[in-house]
Amino acid sequence: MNSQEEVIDFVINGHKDYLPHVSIDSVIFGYHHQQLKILLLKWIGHIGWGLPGGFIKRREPLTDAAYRILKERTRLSDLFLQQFHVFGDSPYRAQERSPAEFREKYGAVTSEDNWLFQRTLSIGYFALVDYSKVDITTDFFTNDFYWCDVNEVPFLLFDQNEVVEMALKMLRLAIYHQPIGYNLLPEKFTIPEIHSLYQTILGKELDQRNFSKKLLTLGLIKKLDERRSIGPHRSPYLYQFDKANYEEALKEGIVHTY
Amino acid sequence: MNSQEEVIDFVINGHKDYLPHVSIDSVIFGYHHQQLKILLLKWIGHIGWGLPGGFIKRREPLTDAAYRILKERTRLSDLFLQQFHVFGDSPYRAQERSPAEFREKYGAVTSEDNWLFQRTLSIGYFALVDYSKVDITTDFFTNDFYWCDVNEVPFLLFDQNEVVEMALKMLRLAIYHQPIGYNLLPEKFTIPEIHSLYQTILGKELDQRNFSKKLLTLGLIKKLDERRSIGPHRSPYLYQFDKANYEEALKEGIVHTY
DNA sequence: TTCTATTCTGTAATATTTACGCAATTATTT
DNA sequence: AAATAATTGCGTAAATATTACAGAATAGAA
Repeated sequence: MNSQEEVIDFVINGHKDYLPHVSIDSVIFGYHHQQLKILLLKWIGHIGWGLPGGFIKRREPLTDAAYRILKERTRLSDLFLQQFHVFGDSPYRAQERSPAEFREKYGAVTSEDNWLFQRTLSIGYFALVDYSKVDITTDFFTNDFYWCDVNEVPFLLFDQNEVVEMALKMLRLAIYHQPIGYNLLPEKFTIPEIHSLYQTILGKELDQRNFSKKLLTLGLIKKLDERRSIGPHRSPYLYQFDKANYEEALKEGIVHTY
Repeated sequence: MNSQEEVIDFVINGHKDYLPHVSIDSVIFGYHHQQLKILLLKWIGHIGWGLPGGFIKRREPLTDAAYRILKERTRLSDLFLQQFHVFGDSPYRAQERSPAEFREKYGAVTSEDNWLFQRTLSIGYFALVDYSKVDITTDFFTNDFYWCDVNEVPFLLFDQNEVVEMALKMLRLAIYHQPIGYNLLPEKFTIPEIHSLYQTILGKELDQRNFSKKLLTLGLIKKLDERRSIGPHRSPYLYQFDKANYEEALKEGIVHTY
């Protein structure tokens, strides 16, 4: 959605293509420099930042919509995506939008009952992506983005701070049940890297020896014969996820501590 | 909703009061005679059974709607209620309804674009209720109900078999993270009762000695000085949930096996 | 009193988790 | 070539948690 015509058409006629009253918000997690980050977008004309999101096409399965929205934004299709909650306890989310605002920002003439001003429930998805492979697309609505440390999330539009908080909580729950990492790390990684990833996600220290023992015992990762050169230090071995066991664990679930 | 006038008004004008395109489906679990049951309703005119559910009022918080729908149906307000998934991958749920059907069943004259024929996402909630305290209300749409063993769920309307399956899966997941039982059992209960409840929910045998040891160690239940008389057998002691520890565990989560 | 069905209780073996420190490695600096 | 600084890699013992398992006690009915 890049030209003004397209935007105006979306505002005026979008309800013909998309379901009103329901939207998708995505919390996209990436990992970089030992930090867990989420992708935030600058919505044109708004002071604050917000989550990437979008609407569901009228004949589009929900899951497809979630993947589409993510792909439009990140160009990634290989990622971990999971629905985690529907937000709808604040019935007035739409009150932050108005015809005046739309005229000003987009030059779109709308009436009070335009579909975008109506109450909208938001279905929250969280995604795990390989930060280095992401290629963010901005558009007419969103003219800027940044990767924000999860510990330093600014005030967000609507009730999206709650969405982020819940996403993090659900990610931390998920990490006890399913293997996490495949979509956040490069193909090959070192123990210190994955160790640090888990510590970052859980927000607490994990004994490195016990941690690697655990992953190896579970069969989730396997040691390669290569090492990485990391400057004036001992060269760490590289590891890889064990595809078969990883998939199995994803399906079956695991119960463990780290 | 009991008179035909009310129903017709709902069909024709419901979209003014309720959000279209979104509904709530509740899987209400009860426990009786060592069986885990769910509440099914007979929808008037349909051959099959379906889940209780309803729509969200335009200015009603989502959570409130879920509680309201449950209360209208069961008259209970003290229960465990948890959102677990949004179903929307089958965009054609509404195709099972038509103007002809509505004219026939309810005497309501509708057009193809009536709000009830449009695609509707369904937000799944599961509830845990004390079977003995429930007082089911039927209405014009639903003229019968029954408590159905979770292992013998018949073919349900729309994609609701999937909803039930997922609810059960999420309940089984929940039982590892939060104390469950307070809303399924009477105030005072015996070890064999709660033991059997857990076995039933998890669908597997649990060593009774280890099980009670676990609950006691976690501090979730406490032994009372009373016993229950159960016929020609040794009288079991009664237990109660430890309110404080139970709430704590609900909030903090627990990780354990049984 | 006996019978039957059910509750109640403890311990030993096994498995898992936790705690913990030092030698090896690497490139850079001296 | 040796010293340095920062980092990785590795093993074991103690503590804790889980599992497996059986027989005595009880209550009412016969």
